[in-house]
Amino acid sequence: MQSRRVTIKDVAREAGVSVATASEALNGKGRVAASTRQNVIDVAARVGYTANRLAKNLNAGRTGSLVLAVSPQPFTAQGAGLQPEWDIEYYFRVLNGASLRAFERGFLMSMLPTHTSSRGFLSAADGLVVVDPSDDDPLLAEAIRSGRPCVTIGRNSADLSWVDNDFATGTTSALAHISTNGASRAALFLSETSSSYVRDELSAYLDWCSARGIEPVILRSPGPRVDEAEPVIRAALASDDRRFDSVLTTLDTLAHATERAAMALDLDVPGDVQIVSLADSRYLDYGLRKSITALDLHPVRLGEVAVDMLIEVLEGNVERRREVVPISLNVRESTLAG
Amino acid sequence: MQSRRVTIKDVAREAGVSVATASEALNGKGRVAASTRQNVIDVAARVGYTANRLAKNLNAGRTGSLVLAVSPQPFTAQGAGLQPEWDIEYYFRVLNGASLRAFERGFLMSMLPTHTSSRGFLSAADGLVVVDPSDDDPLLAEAIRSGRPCVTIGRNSADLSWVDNDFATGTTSALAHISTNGASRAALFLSETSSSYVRDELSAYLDWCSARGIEPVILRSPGPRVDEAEPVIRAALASDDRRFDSVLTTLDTLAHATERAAMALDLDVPGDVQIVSLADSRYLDYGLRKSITALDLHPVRLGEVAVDMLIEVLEGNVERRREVVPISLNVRESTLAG
DNA sequence: GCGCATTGCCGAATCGATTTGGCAGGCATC
DNA sequence: GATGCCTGCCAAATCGATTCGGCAATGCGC
Repeated sequence: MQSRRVTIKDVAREAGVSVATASEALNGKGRVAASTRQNVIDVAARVGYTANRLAKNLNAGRTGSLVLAVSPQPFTAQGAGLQPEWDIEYYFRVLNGASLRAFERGFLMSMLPTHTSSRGFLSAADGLVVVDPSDDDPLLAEAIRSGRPCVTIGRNSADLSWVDNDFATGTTSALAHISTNGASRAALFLSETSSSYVRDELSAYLDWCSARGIEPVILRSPGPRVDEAEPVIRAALASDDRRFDSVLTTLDTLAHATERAAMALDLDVPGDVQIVSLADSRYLDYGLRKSITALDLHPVRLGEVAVDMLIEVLEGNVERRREVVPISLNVRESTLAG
Repeated sequence: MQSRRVTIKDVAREAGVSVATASEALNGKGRVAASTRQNVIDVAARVGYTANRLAKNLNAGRTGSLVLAVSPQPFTAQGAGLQPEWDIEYYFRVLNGASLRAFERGFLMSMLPTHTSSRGFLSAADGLVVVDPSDDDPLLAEAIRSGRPCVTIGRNSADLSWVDNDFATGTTSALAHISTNGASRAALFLSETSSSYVRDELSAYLDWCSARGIEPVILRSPGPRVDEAEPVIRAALASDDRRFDSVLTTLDTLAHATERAAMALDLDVPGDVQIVSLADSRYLDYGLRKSITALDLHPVRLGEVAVDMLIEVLEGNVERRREVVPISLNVRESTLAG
């Protein structure tokens, strides 16, 4: 028994003006006497009017919806839904930031998987935010082909607007931090190198090593999961001529695997090996024995900035934009001397 | 330089019929000759026509958007965005299931925080899914007051459509499982008791105990976080007259805390104490020393069912519906004898 | 007091679909 | 052969906003 929605017609009738004038008064456009405008605004407030998003957008030729998609394949279609297997927390926080900001700016943000059939997908939204874009993302390709506005979080080879962290500085600051605690030779533990952030971290790491004449140690897990990573790091830690005293990991799961391996080998953290994750997550706060130092990528902020950027692009204010979100280091027990 | 969107006018012109006939042919309504209909459909496919959601919904008097909100306060507004502190993975999976199903059925699903200013919020969507509804959720109250369709995942005191797990059976099966492994006296470790799932688990636990003449042991954490929970469970485990040989926890974080405490006390899991989490999460798979047995609540499925239900409600097919999603038990090392 | 510009307001078109009512024409009925 | 009933199709109204063009009324300069 809900009463019919209040439309602009009701406001116009109540205020004794035409629909056109009511619209102009409410939007601050056109030529309307100040007194009339104020009256319309008062009436609108009194009757509880809110503009219908649909009609507004229909007129403006857009949908008022944005879409966020995650490019990497943690999102495998399994059963009926998505089954994200890692980085859940990071993506969730990005989504939270993006959703709220979109809403504040009059858009609704939905999350959909990259592998959704592209057709209906793209026509349902005005723009697209892709997180950790891979070069062969089909959805992203389709979006570019059809000229639909697109912003990525992280970079790929396409010439798009993006927002990203400064992973070079972040990685360097992590290395500097552990070196003040006596760790002079860090290893880098990674899984894949197709994402821009991993490549950035890798090159920052290599630069650091070469500037100091240290031989880099790159450890590579066959996959992002803890069970895939643990044997690798365990073997490396157990090696007779271990040539590193600390480990930087590109994923929180790899840090987790590292701590597990250290525990299994009865190595002390941070005494025998220091650990830094180059991406933070809730669990690192509670580690196994020790909490783990990590880079805070400020994912909420990444989502917000991406949405701001996307809206600017689709409003035609700018052609392309790039923005860097700073990183901070959450120092925890895994790198605390003493 | 993107070409103008293909509208139904284009299809009609190309097929040599009126817009009305084109619409009827495509929607299978009205009286249209089979040959004409087929021709229209073919033309639409050829020119790549997809109906504009906006116009469709404007006409139907709805928005085509649904909203998912999480009622508990892991979502504290901190800085500019949401900062979920626990259950992230569960909520994310629910959202995934809900988003995809909504999209398949012609809706877009957005996630917004409960504390968003209700006004614009509610008018932006046709219906609402609230996860773990609290009784005093302001958004939910507003939705009910304004008669907007609403489905909850978990139950509260309001008389709404809901989907929920069968926590009674789940809890009982967990208790049965550990008892076959020799654990005869389980403690229940919980944080708050305002959510329906906790109350269900609690009463199932009490039933189990009383049926067997066991004195129940309820342990209560001051909060959901690991650091809040650990001292409590540690004290209980260290107690001289410990009266339990296993622990059921209502949250994954509490299970985590339990394993940490056991490790700190040098207790063997599952030898000295078995652990079961009544909600699964990725990290339980990798535990600390041992992986932790947990109930799989099938959150993706919960999201899907909630959306199906919501759409049925708002299409007026049903007044109210309730559905139960079964639970399964993921057995892991923390309860494996031997 | 005559033009001209400006101000304030409104009618009507528009966005892209759906839906209603009705117009022809064909066919069966009596 | 007039009547009535389908069938197939379409013109026009509708949803709720925005926006353009134009019409009066007013103000201003000379």
